Amino acid sequence: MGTPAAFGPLERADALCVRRGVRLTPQRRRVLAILCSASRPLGAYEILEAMRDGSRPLAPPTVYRALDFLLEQGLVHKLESLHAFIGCRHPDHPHSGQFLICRTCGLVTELEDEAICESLRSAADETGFRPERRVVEVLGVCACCVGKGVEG
Amino acid sequence: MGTPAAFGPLERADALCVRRGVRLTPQRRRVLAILCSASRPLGAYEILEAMRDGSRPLAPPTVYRALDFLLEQGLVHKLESLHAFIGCRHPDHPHSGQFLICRTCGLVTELEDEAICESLRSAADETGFRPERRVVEVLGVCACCVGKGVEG
DNA sequence: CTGGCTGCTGTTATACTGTAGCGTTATCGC
DNA sequence: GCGATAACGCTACAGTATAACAGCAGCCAG
Repeated sequence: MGTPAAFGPLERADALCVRRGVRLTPQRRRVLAILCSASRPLGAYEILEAMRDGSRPLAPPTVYRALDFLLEQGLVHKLESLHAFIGCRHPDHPHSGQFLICRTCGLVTELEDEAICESLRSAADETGFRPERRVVEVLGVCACCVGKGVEG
Repeated sequence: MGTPAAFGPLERADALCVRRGVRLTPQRRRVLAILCSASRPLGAYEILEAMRDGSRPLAPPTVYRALDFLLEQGLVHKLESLHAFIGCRHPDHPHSGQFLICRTCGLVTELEDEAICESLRSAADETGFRPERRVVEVLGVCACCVGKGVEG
């Protein structure tokens, strides 16, 4: 006892990587921590900036390599339409999520909607296409901003 | 008579722009022609290269501005996951298409699948999200390449 | 223990993608 | 014509991403 009943995303990532026999090194964990604690998607150079603790002037490849690892492990997602990255909400099973992206407040909602998955799968099947990665990003205005009339 | 029964994408774009009261200028038409005659998506700088007929060394904003216009008019699509552009197959009605992108041969198939549209719409509705633009890109291996065993 | 292998990190330099801003030219309505 | 607006040309630069190579730590077979 003493350990909390609910683990945070970092602890779950630790466990996941141990199970898979891959190494969540301090650099990689740091990038994941930054993404998980952010309230919105971050660009690679924003992450880079956030990693400068005091003196270290890190170079882009450092963060891109960490991101490559985290993407492979499904711990973060890349939002292609924003050139930005976001921590995954349910990394326990591998998936390409679907995203609702508010252009007003920057809020991103990750979905894992079975109807969307199924419709994509069946469309691909019809042409014999073998899907490997799915990019589904819906840009618009979230309910909150619509309510406030902020949508422009 | 004398006019062919089937018009090409350029002629259809001409008619569309006239109907809408917008100008498909020579530069814009040229970019559209390059995209329509390409067998795969082209990056902005590839288009730029293709536009150098003999002497003219064009600058990036020229092609980006033309692309902005063509995107607005729904005459071309942007493939976010490739940073590349492709001519639209059925520009007569505005839409965000869905794309099957083969990582082996570069073939891109544009779909307009009602089931996909509907599942996206209903997922957005559930959260009150108001969609404006949909990015749907499935990366994988096309039937042809799967058949050839090229998929790696 | 040692040497080689592997994987991770650091660093420099550079490639690729996209835009701001400004002056000039063409087009259109009057 | 003439003024307003849209389109274009150009320079410069911002933002995103990767190639290539060097150093280092850990592991493990011999």
